[in-house]
Amino acid sequence: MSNSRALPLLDPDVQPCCPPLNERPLTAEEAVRTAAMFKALGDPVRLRLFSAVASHEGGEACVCDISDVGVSQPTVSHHLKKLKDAGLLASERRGTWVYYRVEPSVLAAMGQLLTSAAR
Amino acid sequence: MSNSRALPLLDPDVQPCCPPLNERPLTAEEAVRTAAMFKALGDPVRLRLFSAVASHEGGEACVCDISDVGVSQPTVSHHLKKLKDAGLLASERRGTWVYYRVEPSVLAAMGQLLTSAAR
DNA sequence: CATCTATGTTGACACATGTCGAATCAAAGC
DNA sequence: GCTTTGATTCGACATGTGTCAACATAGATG
Repeated sequence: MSNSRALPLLDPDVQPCCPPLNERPLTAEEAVRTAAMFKALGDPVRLRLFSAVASHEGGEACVCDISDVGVSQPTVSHHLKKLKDAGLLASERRGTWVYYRVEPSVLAAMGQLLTSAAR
Repeated sequence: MSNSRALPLLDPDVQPCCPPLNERPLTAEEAVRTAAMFKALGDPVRLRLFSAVASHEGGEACVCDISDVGVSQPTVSHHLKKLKDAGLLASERRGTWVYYRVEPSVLAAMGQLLTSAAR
């Protein structure tokens, strides 16, 4: 059991929402908080929108750039709001367009939950 | 583009279901596959059950050890089946009890999706 | 074989969720 | 002001999902 924590890609100061999934059983409260984040990525359309934002240059994109996912524009807006409520995206209006960008710290925390459990 | 893959904790030979979320926009098909895994962990009860299995000694546990999550026994069985269908858990009957264990490769793949996107 | 215990399956129900069309808001340009 | 374009909100609907009680199944034990 190598306990060497050598993950160069992960920030060491991500807020520790919850312990790694294999450290101890999650409490009910921890599970509610953590499941909400996984749930936000648990829809194909939302995952595509999120990936489109994350892969866009600068880590941000306006809605007009990513709304080509096969659903109507209100539905796109609905999903973006859910991702925003889950803390995975942040939005900002600049003139005519609204830009969404990823929230890196939360994403890193989710990654740690899984990568620590995958050893 | 730095293509340096330096993640010591992660198996290099995990089946590459999908690219990291920030590499390029996911296709519809990739999003469906990936979202299914996130969705499986998007329920508090399932997340607690999964964490209970993952944190149990040996990475496996019988249902009787983890079914104390505040819902009825059929509901526990229902959620375990969903985790199994999503490929996150595997089950095996040994005598009276049924043991569940985590599927490490799939978990690592999910972790890579996020940690690569978190840089 | 009968019975007990541990799990899984089925059917039903309330509730959440994804989706769209229509209406609304916000900024820019005429 | 009025219109146009981009984006969100609202109202409604169909579908999906979590939950439980009841029943079914598998294995162990008498």
